[in-house]
Amino acid sequence: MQDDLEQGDRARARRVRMIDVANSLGLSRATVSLVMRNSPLVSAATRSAVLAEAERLGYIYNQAAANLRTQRNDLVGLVMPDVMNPFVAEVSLGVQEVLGEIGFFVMIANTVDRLDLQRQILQSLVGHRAAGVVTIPALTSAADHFAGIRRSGLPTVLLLRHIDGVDLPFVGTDEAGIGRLGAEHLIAVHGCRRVAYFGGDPLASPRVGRMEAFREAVAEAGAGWDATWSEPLEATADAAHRRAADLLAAGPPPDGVLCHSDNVAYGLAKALRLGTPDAAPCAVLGIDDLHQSAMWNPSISSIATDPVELGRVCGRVLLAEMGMPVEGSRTPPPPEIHARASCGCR
Amino acid sequence: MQDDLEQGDRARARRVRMIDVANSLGLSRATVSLVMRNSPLVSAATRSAVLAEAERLGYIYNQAAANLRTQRNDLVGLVMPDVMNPFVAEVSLGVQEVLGEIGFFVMIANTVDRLDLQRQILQSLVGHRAAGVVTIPALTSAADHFAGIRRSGLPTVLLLRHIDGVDLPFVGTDEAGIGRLGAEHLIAVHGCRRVAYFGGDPLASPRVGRMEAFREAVAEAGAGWDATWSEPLEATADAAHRRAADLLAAGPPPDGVLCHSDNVAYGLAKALRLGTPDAAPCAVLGIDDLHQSAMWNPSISSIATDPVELGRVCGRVLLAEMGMPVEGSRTPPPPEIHARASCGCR
DNA sequence: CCGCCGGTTTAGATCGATCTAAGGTCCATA
DNA sequence: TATGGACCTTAGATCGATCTAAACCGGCGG
Repeated sequence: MQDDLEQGDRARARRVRMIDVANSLGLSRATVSLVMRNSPLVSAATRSAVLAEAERLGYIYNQAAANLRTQRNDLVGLVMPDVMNPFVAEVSLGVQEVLGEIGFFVMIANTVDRLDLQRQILQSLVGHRAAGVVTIPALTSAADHFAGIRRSGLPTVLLLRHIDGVDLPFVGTDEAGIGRLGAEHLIAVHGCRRVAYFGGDPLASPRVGRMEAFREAVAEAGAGWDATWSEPLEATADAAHRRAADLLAAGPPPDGVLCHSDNVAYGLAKALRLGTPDAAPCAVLGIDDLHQSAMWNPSISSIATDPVELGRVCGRVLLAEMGMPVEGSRTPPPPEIHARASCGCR
Repeated sequence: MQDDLEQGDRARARRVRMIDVANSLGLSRATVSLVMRNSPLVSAATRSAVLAEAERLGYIYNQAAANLRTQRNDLVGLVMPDVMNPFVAEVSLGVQEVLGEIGFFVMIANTVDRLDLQRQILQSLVGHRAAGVVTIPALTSAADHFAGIRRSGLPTVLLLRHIDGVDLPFVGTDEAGIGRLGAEHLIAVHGCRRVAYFGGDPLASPRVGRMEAFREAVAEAGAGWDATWSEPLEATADAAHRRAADLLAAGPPPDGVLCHSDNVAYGLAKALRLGTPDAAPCAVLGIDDLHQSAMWNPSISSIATDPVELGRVCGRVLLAEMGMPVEGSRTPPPPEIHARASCGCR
């Protein structure tokens, strides 16, 4: 509508409240309130009269005021470092599915992996008395960044990135399983003799778990480990591309690589000129199985944990944390390998 | 709405309010309130005493209660059909940048392109008395789906998808410009003789504007139009891949194609076996310039509108709608072409 | 000694809803 | 004619903050 400095006044004067509906019918606020909440305590005649009058006056139920009174809130916050990451976006679908179904209102806040924004957003959610929070902590988060939220009592679930010393429920993928699956595929199926774990921020907790299990399985199978190619690295296609190009200039690559993510695999595949006749022989595996990986040239093999189901699990854990009855699994789904062309399976 | 949950006990007993801080110091609520809002009306001594006591008692300011009293709210909702679309995700960054800076709290809600969810979410935001909304309408939206939000007076900006008959501010990319740019590049630069506009949902308003301008420019330049390849189509890589494969089986492709999005271009490139020796000669152009397009094999040429800046513009338009002072441009940035290998530029 | 002044502080109403405990009808039963 | 109960409705307190208008206080000029 129109806007002015007077907008406040106008709105205040014009805004229709419960009491207006009540007065206009000669009823009390309480009765109108009961109607708005579908209580069985009010007669059918009154109910329809109230609904009609509310509609006529343009009354809009004020959920915020109700929340204040009931000490209850339907807002659940998803606090994520990177909304653009499709894996993360799919996880949010699962959370929304589980929580939305029973009346919660799920919204996503983007920290852009910045600590200051993360702090501000969590603070806001506490201040708004949100019902709960699911968060993938920013990379540089430490335990004391969650002391505040712990103290506030706001039900919170940590997702994907584990932080030592934080006493909050954690939901993540089976990193060790991913590492073992990768090692097995590269060595047992493709007979690789020298492998590496490529990319991933050194601070990212998934990297640690995966790489450790991967390396162990590689050693057990008697294959070689390329430490140079396994140095940590920002997990973007671009960074991976540049690093791989540099390393290739210095010498031949390992013959099998497990990449920290599909995005990293894209960069590596480009640097290796995979899919062209002059490509070096190297089996490439990604992690996440983004939709686009099947379309890539060559199609990218990838290890996937069903992200939507992971989100559902997360939602259920949060429900439990809020003290509500929960049905369905609370264990993350196991990783699976989707073998395509980049490792030589097709 | 929700059913009763019984979390009251613990929280009610433990919760610290403003009055607790006040009592504990022998002050009034009003004074504590002034301190919490950094008012200059309180003495320095009182201020620090209050802050210390608040900290000691673990007091947490209740933003929701304050919002009720002041009839003001800091929550701005971004209502989007597809959080997973990287273009959309980047737009959200721009909105957040402009609004976050002046104290608004931006959160994203995902409609998954479903009308019922969109209705429910918008309803929720109105009910929560949000400060404003930026929304990309669901594909099947009609004017009357926005009648409610219009009547409520909630400041709203429509993004990217235009809907006839809705009297709300709209921010979108220059679709006609994109179409002309594509035509010019394919025909003037690459000498294409027969072109098409590939993919895009028939209901998507951007498709209409782009294709119309594209087709017009193509006709003006004297090139041919391939109507079969220009049929509408769901805008995913997968759907594009299947459709292109079908059409290729029936006959040769046009020699120049403007794709509805980069995702569509990925599918088409795969079907054409672009980047391999046996590829049909066809210049492919995407739209959006996703980060991954430069990594693709071959790298995908794309027409881009800076999504972050588009988001900023959107934020500014919303501010104006809310009656706040605004600085900076309120016109979307012009599209640019990023020429790479898929059209033959490299 | 009084009135006034600027700097602080406060009591009480208010935002828009819910909740509790009590109050009215109406009718069947004692 | 009471009495009790089922059914519906309501007054007033309450949630946790802000706002308005008034009060307090030490000092200063008249």
